[in-house]
Amino acid sequence: MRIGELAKRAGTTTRALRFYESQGLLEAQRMSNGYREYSEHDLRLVREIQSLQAVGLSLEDARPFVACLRAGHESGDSCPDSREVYRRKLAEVDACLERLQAVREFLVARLAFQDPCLVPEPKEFLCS
Amino acid sequence: MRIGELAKRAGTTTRALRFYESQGLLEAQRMSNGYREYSEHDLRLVREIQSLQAVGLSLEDARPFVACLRAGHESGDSCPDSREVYRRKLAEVDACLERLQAVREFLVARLAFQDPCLVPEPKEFLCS
DNA sequence: TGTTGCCTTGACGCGCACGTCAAGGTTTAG
DNA sequence: CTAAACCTTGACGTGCGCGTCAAGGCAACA
Repeated sequence: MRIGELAKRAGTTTRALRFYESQGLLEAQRMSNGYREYSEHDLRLVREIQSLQAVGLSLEDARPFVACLRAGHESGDSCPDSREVYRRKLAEVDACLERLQAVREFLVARLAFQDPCLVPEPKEFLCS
Repeated sequence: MRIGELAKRAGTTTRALRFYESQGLLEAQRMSNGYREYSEHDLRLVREIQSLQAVGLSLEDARPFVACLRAGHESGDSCPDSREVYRRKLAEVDACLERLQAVREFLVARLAFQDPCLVPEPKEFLCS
């Protein structure tokens, strides 16, 4: 199938697919006229990328999953590198949850009273 | 005091302070040689901005707080607009917490089993 | 033959909060 | 007199995942 159909079937855009290719996440055969040609397996790859993005993983994080599928595994997260990404992300999420809970309590306190005495420590606030 | 001292006392950089000014969050008197001159009140404003940033609020969100302090209130969050920002942010944080909990459970499940059947809905994933 | 709808590459734009030069002017110490 | 340490404005860079033209080639239908 060509890029437009793949985009439609995956619920994304041709621009995104070309971007994935530029990042080395997706490869395409070329037809005689230069058009990209994709297989069902490529559709599978795109869906994998999308589900990873849905849990807040970056395209960089998606690399090992794609490599795992390319290596012939039935699921992208059955390889050690992929599971390591999961573990790292889980740690990030846990840190973020903790931080957000603190922020939440701060906001609730400020909304409840007009007490300007509580000042939060300026820790890093990275929540994906 | 001049911009370097204010930056040092606030624990930030001159570039950040000039940026706040460009965004209309901070104003400065000018000395005869063109240098910016700040007061203790300006230091207070900068600290307010920093504590708001620490809970994930944007500079845009900080505007009503600064306006509130400029209007003479002792705390920046005692004005209606500021409290509205708090309420909106609290709702955002709650939504983010819910989403992160779901993500967490997804990651834990994937790490526990190699079950590729669960696929997350591609909801928006905006966590500040 | 022309129009429409697909495809190609390339390049710039966006948001956000600044960082990082560049190219100068000012003030103070030695 | 000069060097260091301040200050000024302006402009471009950063990360990330694309969106949005621009300018053109290819394929199918009227």
